[in-house]
Amino acid sequence: MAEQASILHADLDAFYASVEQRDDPRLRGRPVIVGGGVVLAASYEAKACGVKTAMGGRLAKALCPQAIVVPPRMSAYSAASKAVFEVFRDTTPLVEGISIDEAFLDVGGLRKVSGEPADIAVRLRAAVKDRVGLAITVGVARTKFLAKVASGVAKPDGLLVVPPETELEFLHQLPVERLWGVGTVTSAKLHERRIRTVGQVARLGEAYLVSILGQGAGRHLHALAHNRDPRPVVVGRRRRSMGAQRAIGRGPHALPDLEATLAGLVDRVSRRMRAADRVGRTITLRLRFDDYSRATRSRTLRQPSSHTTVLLDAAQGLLAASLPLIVERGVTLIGVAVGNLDGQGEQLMLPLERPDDGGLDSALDAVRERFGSSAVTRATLLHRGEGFTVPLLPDD
DNA sequence: TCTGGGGTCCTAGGACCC
DNA sequence: TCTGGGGTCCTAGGACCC
Repeated sequence: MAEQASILHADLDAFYASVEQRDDPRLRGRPVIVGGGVVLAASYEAKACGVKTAMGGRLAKALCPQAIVVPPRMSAYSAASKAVFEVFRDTTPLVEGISIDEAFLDVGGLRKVSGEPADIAVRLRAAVKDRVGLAITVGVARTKFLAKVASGVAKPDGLLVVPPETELEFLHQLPVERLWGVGTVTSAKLHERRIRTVGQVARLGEAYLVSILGQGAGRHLHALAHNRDPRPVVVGRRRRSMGAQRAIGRGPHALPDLEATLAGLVDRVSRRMRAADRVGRTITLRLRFDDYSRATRSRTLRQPSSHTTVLLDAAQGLLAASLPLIVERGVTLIGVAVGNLDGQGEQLMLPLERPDDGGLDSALDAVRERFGSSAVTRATLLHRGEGFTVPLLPDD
């Protein structure tokens, strides 16, 4: 018996630009570019002129002189995103957010209550339009990956259901660039070998793909080309790093200015960490240079922290160690990221005082006391040498 | 096309341990 | 002495995503 297509990938169209058009009627039907130095988002009218995300502002304006350029309003986008995610969660509890404007929804268990996935998708689109005033595209398929491919094909303001019987036929005609994880480098490697469609990839052996792309990418691509993607929709996935960065233009930059920029970035990141009740152990300094080459320098602390002073101290050390590189190549961007959030990998083992729920609760309390409540994500129970691990939800 | 700000995951080598 | 097989953690770089 074939499994049914019951995963939805919902993706807001030209998100930032659509919010701007929603909030200012004068922008509707006209090419809109959000951003300044660089294009953060372009409306479909602007995309029609060839304007793309991440394109330099000057080029964008040259391609589309009639475009209206507006500065980004992040708080408006995040409010719109919250409202859309509310609609998602009213549809099904199984919502996995991927970014500010994208999510997977598993509606497989809802047939009796809400009907077929395709009907749910139709209602979801209408509800988002109705309650938030934004157009959203939905792809429906049996796997997450194919649902995402489907929404990509159906954009803008579309709905595409790929039934299990036709999924390979649908997939194999597409260009390889449609596959999740195929970017410029992989695409070039495949094109060199005259491989252009997903169908052509599917006819290749896994060993061959691994030999040209490496183990990770090779296996990944092989699986996707055969629509093998066992990943379930996961609710409440946690961020693994937090960072901030700033482009500072071509230098020369005086050291005190670099230090001030660094301090500002660390302050931003550590505030966000404290607001989210997270601590981290690995501080990474990111640098970009005049020639667009990049470097990262990182340091791992003994104890996780979210204190501005602790993180800044580590970041300053990394910056000092990078000065020769900075002098040699000229720095144009500084970034700070804190990873190893919540001291991932750290464990604390405690004997249970009593072998019942009460004993378990007090042991968990002791662990949370040590690491902070949000840091504890898994519990492993040992009994006579046998162990099994259970995930803990943040509010458990 | 000269490129923002936020992330994820993979690879590979070295230090270190048993 | 010359050397195995297993593992973890850290650092750095790179590809890719929105």
